[in-house]
Amino acid sequence: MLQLRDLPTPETLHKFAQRYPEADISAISSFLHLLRVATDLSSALDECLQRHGLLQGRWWVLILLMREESLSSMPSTLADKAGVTRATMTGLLDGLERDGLVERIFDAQDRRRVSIRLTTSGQARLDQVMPDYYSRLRLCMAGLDEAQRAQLQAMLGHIASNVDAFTR
Amino acid sequence: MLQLRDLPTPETLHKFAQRYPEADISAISSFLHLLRVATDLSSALDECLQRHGLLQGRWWVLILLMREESLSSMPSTLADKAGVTRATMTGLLDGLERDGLVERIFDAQDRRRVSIRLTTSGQARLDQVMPDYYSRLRLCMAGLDEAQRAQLQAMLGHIASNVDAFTR
DNA sequence: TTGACATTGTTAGCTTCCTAACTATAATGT
DNA sequence: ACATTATAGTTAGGAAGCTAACAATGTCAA
Repeated sequence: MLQLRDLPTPETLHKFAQRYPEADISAISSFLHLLRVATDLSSALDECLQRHGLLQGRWWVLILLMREESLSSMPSTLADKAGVTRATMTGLLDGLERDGLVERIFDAQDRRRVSIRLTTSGQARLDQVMPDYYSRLRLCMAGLDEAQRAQLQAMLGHIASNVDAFTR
Repeated sequence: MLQLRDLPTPETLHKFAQRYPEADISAISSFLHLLRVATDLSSALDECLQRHGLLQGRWWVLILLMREESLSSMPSTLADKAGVTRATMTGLLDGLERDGLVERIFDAQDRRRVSIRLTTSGQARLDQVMPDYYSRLRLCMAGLDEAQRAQLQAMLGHIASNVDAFTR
């Protein structure tokens, strides 16, 4: 995703809007601000995770496993839930297995299947990361009270319901 | 950045909050929704750009060049403005130059420097992409009126000013 | 029963991001 | 004047994303 260190000035937006009459200045501005804040949050999250020797993709896989009663799931399910391809998931699991945070268990019934299981070492790593992550997140969102958070989510919902307009 | 196809249910959040008392449920929820919408928007943008044979990183470089009066800039400046390292910018420029959208002009005065210039072909590509992008963006943000957009930006500002709390 | 199809996971090769190290050039201080 | 330091850009190697192709295994219908 774009990093967007340098958002357009009002002058720049105006200049672009002159050349491209399709431009809706406040729409562009809101969109870019949203992406900007999201990427800033994502970078901050990266930094937090790296202190614990994790990267976003791998960390999210651990969380998905911890959500399961059995602490295990299949690569294809994990790929769907994480929003990546199965090929990408293979790579993430390779890394996690190499670090001993996860183990592959081959299914004897259906020999195409593999079960991915969170190891005790993986659980321990999460127990180390999550309190830190949650504490930081609490501080980060402290600027908004409950009502504002609800309002933010409502507005995000309005956008989300129109995202397919972008694609179509 | 994470794709987050599968946000946690209230039950899952509750379960995690029991294990990790640092968790602030509404903070987590708002944070994840924000990331989710941003990544959805980013994917939609990807799809739009790919129809015109562009990728986000390269597209943004073209925009940064078009902002300049001279239609040119330096790799290091572009890297700063795009929020990527100079090494990454080298790679982006390699691709853009190979496609003829940009040209490298070596500085005779200071022989360390290279000037990157948007070619007429690069400008033409932008003229093809931008109206499409702006039209889609307009539709996508149509769910929010001007007041709501201003409100959204204000709330994003509140979060942005606390992002460093995440890092520190 | 066997031929066609579907599913699971992997590999291979590309892009884009990173950090660290390097080359070449310019600027500066003693 | 010359050694040090700073700057500009690149290269090398890694991670994480993609698509496309593939092997192995199951399933199902004729």
